[in-house]
Order: sequence, then structure tokens, then C-alpha cells
Amino acid sequence: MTSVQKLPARGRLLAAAEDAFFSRGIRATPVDDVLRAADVSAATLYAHFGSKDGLVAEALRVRLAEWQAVWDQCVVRAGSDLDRLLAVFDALAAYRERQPAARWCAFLAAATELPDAGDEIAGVLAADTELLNERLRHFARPLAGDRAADLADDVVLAYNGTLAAYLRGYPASPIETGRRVAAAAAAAY
Amino acid sequence: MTSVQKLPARGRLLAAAEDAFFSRGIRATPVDDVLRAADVSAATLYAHFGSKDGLVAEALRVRLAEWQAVWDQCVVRAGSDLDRLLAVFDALAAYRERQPAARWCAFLAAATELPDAGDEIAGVLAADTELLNERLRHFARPLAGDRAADLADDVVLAYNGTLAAYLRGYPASPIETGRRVAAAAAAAY
DNA sequence: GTCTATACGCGGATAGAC
DNA sequence: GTCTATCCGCGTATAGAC
Repeated sequence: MTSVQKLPARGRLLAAAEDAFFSRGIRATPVDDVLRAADVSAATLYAHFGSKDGLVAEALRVRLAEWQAVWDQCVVRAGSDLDRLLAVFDALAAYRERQPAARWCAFLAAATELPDAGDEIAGVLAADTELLNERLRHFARPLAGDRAADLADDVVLAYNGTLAAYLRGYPASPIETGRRVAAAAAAAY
Repeated sequence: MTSVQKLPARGRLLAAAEDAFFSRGIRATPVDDVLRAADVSAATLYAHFGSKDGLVAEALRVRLAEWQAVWDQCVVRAGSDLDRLLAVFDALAAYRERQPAARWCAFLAAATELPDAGDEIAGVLAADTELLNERLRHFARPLAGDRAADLADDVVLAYNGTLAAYLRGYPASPIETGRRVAAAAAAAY
């Protein structure tokens, strides 16, 4: 059996990065803050990730994988076509419980804060959008047939609106409102 | 009659600030860039606005006033209760034509980029949210009666989702999708 | 792989003259 | 009110040792 080990520096950096970047803000968080939180030296960070952007990109990759897993579970638990389409809101509720300090979506935040993001970061953002788009189109098909793409657009928009609501502090119950709006959109098909 | 005059430094600064901050990003834009675009010295900027944040706050105030005026006009042109509620999407279309380079909503961008914004900036952001909330609740009343607050929440969410769509580059026709979603929400009351 | 120490550029802000 | 010139701190990144 293995003994209890200190999490390696790389993992500590990623954990600290996720915590700081996606709650206090990416640009608002100096590298030094992450280093102190992770109890790691600057040289180690640059040895592993090459740059602050590299660390951001890797933190986003981790987040995308985790988000996808949570969403998967919520889809499995859904009992109808409509519930499967709306499961993305259940996933959002579940995912947010993990990091209540997060102000809103890490991917949209990155897109806003880093308008000139390099290929690495831009790639992860594109992958997130693609995942959202592709899956929702799939779940929309049994409900909207050949208009599935439109319904998927509607749900993506409601989803983004839910995320932005956290940012604005209004509406007060973003997920509840978002789910209601998405359901109303689906009812129109 | 007055002769043609060069726009004073203060006005040039605001114009340059709006252009740069809300298309390239606030944090991504150094003060020097604004100064060069406005052809004004640093000392003048600080004499007028005190700080970069002060300039941002004033640029946001200008923007809020302009946005409000555009929205007003679209409401006047609307021919039904539903059209008045959805006029916010027409206003968005009209407003965006003024500055196509803008990546998304200046207020949501400021909230994201400046999580520790001072009272001045925070106040303008709150005023924007309040305007949105108060007006939409008013327009929702004839359609939803005592559930007007819920319908207003729905429309705000669709509106924010529309703005976020520009950021994500998806859905492809944000305003069209947003209006459709908001209309579906209204139909449920 | 990780550390200590340091270099270096950039960005916000100010002093003082006109 | 506006300019020229300059200061200063902060944040990213690197050099070199262990």
C-alpha cells in the first residue's frame, strides 16, 4: 500500500490556479498569488507550464473535463427527452456547488479577459462551445426534429443567460429562471 | 456663428476610451493607447478623470445614457404590448450598429474584467441592471399581470444570453435567437 | 524537479513649467 | 487646461545552484 504523499507541485499549482483564476479573475490574479497559495516557486511553474497563459490553458482543460463528466451524470439520471435537454441546468447546479466562489463561467470569463488569447487557450474555449452546441443539438432532435439546430441555439442562449446572471447578480435565481426559459422555448417546437 | 473647433481634450479622451475599452477590452487597453488615439497627454487625462478607473466610469455613464435613449426610441415605435417588451432586442440591434467592433456588453465586460471595481464603476453597473430590471417589469405587467416580475426575469436572462452569444461567437444570430426565446417565454404567461 | 535571487519591461500616475 | 519629462511599483519571466 502507498503512503500518504504530498500532492506534487504541478497538482498544487493547478488547484490553486483554478481557485484563484476563476473566482477572483484571471487578470486580477498575479502569478505570485498562485505561487504562494500552492507553496511553489516561480521557476517550477514556468518549468511545468511555460507561461501564465499555459497554466490558464491547462486549468481550463481540467475544468472542461470535469464539467463534461458532471453533465454526463445528469443526462443519465434524466427520465425523458425534455429532461435530457434540460439536464444542462441540473449539471450547472451540481457543478457550481463544487466552487461556490466562482463568479461565473470560466470559459466566458477567459474569453472576456483575454481577447487576444493564444491558440492554446482559444482552442479550449472553442472545444467548450463545440461540446455545448453538439450535445444540445443531439438532445434537441427528438423534440424538434429537423429544427433541432434552432432549439439547441435557444437552449445555449438560455444557458449563457443563466451564467451571465451570476455576473450581474440578477435575476436572483439564475438556474431556475434559465430552466424555465429553456422549457418555454422547447414547448414552442 | 461659431467657427469649426477642435473637439476638446476631454471629449476626445472619452471617444477614444469608449472605442478602445469596449472593443479591445478594458484591462487589455493601456492608458497610453487611449492617450495616443486621443492625441492628449497623460497629465490631461488625470486632471480630468483622476485615474483610469475614473475614465472607465465616465465612459460607462455616457454609454448608459446613449443606450437608454436608443431603447426609448425603439419602445416608442413598438405597436403592441409584446413588441414593447421585446423592443429591447431592437434596441440592441440599433445600438450595436454604432460600434460594430464592440465584442459584447460594456457593462458585463466591466463586471468581469474589474471584479474589485470601486464604488464609482460599481454604481454605473448597478444603474444599468436596475434600468433593465425596472423597465422590463413595467412592460411585462400587461402581459403577465402579477407574475410580471417572473416574465421580466425571463427576458433579462434572454437578453444577457444574447450578449454572451457575441462573446462565444455562438449562436450565430444572437438577436434573432434571443428575441425568439423571449417571445416563447412571454407566450407561457 | 525544485529552489533563491534577480532581471526587465510595462503600465499607472505625478511634478513642475507654460 | 495642457504639455514634457519622469518616477515608481508590480507582474512576468529567467539564470543558475542544488
